[in-house]
Order: sequence, then structure tokens, then C-alpha cells
Amino acid sequence: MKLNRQAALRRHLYLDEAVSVADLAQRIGASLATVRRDLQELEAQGVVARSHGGARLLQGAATELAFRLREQQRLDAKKAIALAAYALIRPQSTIFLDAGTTVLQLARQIRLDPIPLTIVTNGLPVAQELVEVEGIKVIMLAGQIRDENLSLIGPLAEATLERLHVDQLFLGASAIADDLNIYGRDMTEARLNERMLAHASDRLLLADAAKFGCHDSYLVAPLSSVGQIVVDAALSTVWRSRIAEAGIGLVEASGAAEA
Amino acid sequence: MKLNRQAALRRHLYLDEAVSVADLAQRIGASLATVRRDLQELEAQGVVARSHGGARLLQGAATELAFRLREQQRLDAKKAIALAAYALIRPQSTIFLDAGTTVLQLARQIRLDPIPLTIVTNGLPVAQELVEVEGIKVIMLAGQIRDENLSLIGPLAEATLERLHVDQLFLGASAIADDLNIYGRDMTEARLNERMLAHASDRLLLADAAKFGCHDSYLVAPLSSVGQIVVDAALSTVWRSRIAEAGIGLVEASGAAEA
DNA sequence: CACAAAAGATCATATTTCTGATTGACCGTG
DNA sequence: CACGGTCAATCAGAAATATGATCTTTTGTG
Repeated sequence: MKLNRQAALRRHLYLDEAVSVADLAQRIGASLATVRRDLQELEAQGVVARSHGGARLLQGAATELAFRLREQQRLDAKKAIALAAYALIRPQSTIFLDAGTTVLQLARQIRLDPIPLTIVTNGLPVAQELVEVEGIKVIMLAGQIRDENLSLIGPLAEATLERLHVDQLFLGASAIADDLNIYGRDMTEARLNERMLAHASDRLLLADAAKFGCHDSYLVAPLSSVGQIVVDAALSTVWRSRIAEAGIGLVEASGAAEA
Repeated sequence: MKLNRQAALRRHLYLDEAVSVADLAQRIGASLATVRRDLQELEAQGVVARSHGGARLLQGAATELAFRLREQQRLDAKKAIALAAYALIRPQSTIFLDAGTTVLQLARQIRLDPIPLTIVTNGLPVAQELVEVEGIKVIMLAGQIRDENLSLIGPLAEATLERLHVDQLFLGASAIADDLNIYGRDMTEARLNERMLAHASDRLLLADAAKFGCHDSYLVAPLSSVGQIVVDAALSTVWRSRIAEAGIGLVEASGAAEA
């Protein structure tokens, strides 16, 4: 009850930047006193800043919230894809996990059912997930932390990459456009992702159906530079044939994913 | 109440490896049912494994618990030292924070009262603390994650270091022995710490009084390789004069420094 | 300085959570 | 198969927490 309410508060604050206490109380259906108390808590957590009459999200919390939301989008598809990708991992090998939300689900899967592996990643959440898991050795790239998705990027990350080679690369993507190219949201991260491709024997792209036919700002690499694509069942036949024409392997995640 | 009890459970499990439910109930002063429920929760959290009659800590949780305990030890002294060190930071500069628990307190202090800085670290908890803090740019070293304190170590970390130079280095230590050398608990990390010293203009050692006169396994560097030492008020006069003799600056943390 | 809106404090009620006892089910052992 | 020990489920009382109303204090505004 309380948590729902606070989540609703966050959502409204995220949507509206700055909202009055009275507004929030009305929208959520709680008393002014309760909203104030909730805002107090959120303030103590460093999520919001309060002023007379209202409150607004702190800049840091906004990006964190956006990340959480992105993580929840098409969660079932992501879990299904992660499960299919999990089946492709070879024990005792070295794999690379990038910093996307789909790949994060793969990390969760590995945590739930550990396989002896060396895992290289540039994603803080991925590392967090796999730390202290039995049989998993985690190696991180260097770099500057990108707040938006807690990835490590930049020259230092690329330099670290130069010293590594992995058996399998599991790559996420922001968009797979109609021109058969993979696109990303951040320039430096897109460039890093492109470099990753050169340092892996097998290259797998993890992308749910909604990513296909979209576009984003920065080119990562042509789709043909990956060997296999793991998608959920919702992918259109048009795209299936396109991928087949391009000679890229397609792995379809079966059904909905449950624990 | 409940949290205290569960903390007590963890502690007993940490001390005794495997303990019977009846034992735990008696030691903690709760009913069997309560202990079982608590163990259920801890099991769901992945902290313990239960078997008929008792429970034991999972290997991963043990190291995490040890870290938490270490973090709590002499917490007041660490906070006081962190506060004193905080005052020495110059805005707009680039500083290095190592992966120790004292330095982690410094990171907390910076988070509470942000200064525009570029912060380089090899500690995951430090990065976690400073991510998304206004005005702070966080850069991580590469490397393998060491479970015991979530630090990044190894050849990759050292290689990253080669590309960096910072204005100030804030170094923790496991022990400052009578031979006026700094010692560490892990060989690879000790070596990394030694390398850090070469890449900083100012070198500060953060250590509470209890660290002096102790010994540990791996040599980091001679004490004289740091320019200043930040300690709490409890440091003995013997050590004060020793440090003065060695020509090393001493910064004393004011305020509370009791166990 | 006066006014109104908002925030804080206090309190009684409602709700949730926690706890230990009881019961019956489920092992493994002799 | 009987037995001792352990576990899960259920329940009722106790304790903690959440909530909204009311009242007082603070804050911002003209």
C-alpha cells in the first residue's frame, strides 16, 4: 500500500517535474499529511527535493527512474530471450555481457543457475548481479561511468578491450533499423560496442521484436557483423526473412518466460 | 526487533558455520517458529542454506558479512578520519579513492556534500556511492573483481593505472607495521596499491589508530612514500613522534574517536 | 506587519505485521 | 512400524506502523 503510493508519487514527479503537495494528494487519493510524510521519506532517501507547496525529482533520481522503467519494458520478452541465450552458453568459457537491460536479464539467469564462467562486462548492474556467485569470475572494463545505464565507456574501456578476447559476446541494442544496421543511443557506447565485436569469436545479438524497424542516433555496426540473433516469438515474418537472407542465424525464444 | 534478530542470526551463523535451529532459538531468545521464519527469509535472500535441523551460511554471504563487519569496526574513527580527509580535497581536482572501508566513508562524505570532482576508484562500493552525484565524474579501473571487498585488481587494473595520473590519492591500509612499512591483506591488491602511489601528486594515507603496530601479509610500500597521514585522535604519542621523525605530515581528525 | 498557505506536531483509530503456541504432516532411524 | 525430531500451516493475541483529522507553528507574500 505504502510502497505503491510512493511509486505513484515517483511516477507523477517523473512525469511532471515539479508538483504541488495538494495535487499529488488528490491524484493519488491520500491525505495531505500522508503525502507529506511520504515526501519526507523520499527526501531522506535523496530522491526528491521539497519546497513549500510541492516537490520535484532530483536530477540523479530521474535517470535512475528512467533506467528502471526501461528495465521493465517488455520484461517477459527479455526474460524469454535471456533464457534462450542462456542455453547457448558453454561452460568454462569466457563471455562478454554488455550493459543493456536485456543482457542484464541474462546475468540474472546465470545467477539463478550458475555455470562456471569467466564473465567480462562493462555494466555495473551486471557485475553487481554476478559478484560472489559460485564459479563465476567477473572482470570489468575500465572507463567513465555513464549515469544513464551505469555502463563504463570511453577510451579507457576501449583500451581494456584491446587486451581481451572472449568466446562469446552477448550484445544488446537500442534499435535495428531498416537499413540492416544496429544503432545505439550514446555515441561513445556505440563505438565501444562496435569494438567489442572485434574481440569475440561468437557474436550474438539479443533484441526483442520491438527493437526491429526502429532507429536511433549512433551506428554501432552492420547487422551482418553478428553471427546469431536471439529474439522473442513476436518478430514479424518480414524481418525473419530479411535476417535469413542476410545469412544470419536466428534463435527464437520459446513462449513466455517464467522463473 | 526483527532486524536485530536476523542480524544476530547472521552473526551466529558466521561464527559457527552450521548451527541447529534449536541452538539458534535458545541463543537468541526466540521461539523455534520465529527462527524458522527468519531462516526462510534469509534463505529467500540467498544468504543461508537450510537443512533438516539447522542452517549454514552460503559461501558468498560469508565474505559479504565479513565486509560489513569490517566496515562497522571503529566506524566513528573512520568517519572522523573521512571528515578530516574531506577537508583536504580541492574542488575541480582529480582524486583517487582506493577500495578500503575507511576510504568508503570518505566517499559517503563526498556524496553528502558534493564537490565538483573527477574520482578514480577501483572499489565497486565507492563507485556505487558516487554514481549520479551532481558534479562528480566517476572513473573505474578495469580488473577482476575481488569478492572480499569488491575491489578491481590484477593486470588489467594496473594497465589502466598506467594511463592515469591524479592530484590526490586517498589510500587505506590493512596495517602499518613497526618497521614503518604499509602492509595489505591481498597480494595482488597490495601490488596495485603500490602502483597507485606512483600515479598521484599528493599521497594521503587514511588509517585509524588500531592499524598502527599491526602486521599483515603483503608489503605495499614504505610509510615514507606517502606525504600525509590522516589518523584519529587515539594514535599513541610513540607513533606520532615516529611519523614526525620520518618527516611525514600528520593530520589529526578532530572529534569523537572511541571504539 | 498582517495574512494565507503550507508544514509540523499530536493523537486516536485502523491496519498490518510479528510472534509464539498448537496441530498435523513428514522425514530418517532403529 | 513406531518413535523422536523437524518442519509447514494455521490462529489469536500483541506490537508496531500507517493514516487522516485537528491544532499549532512556520514560511512566504504583499
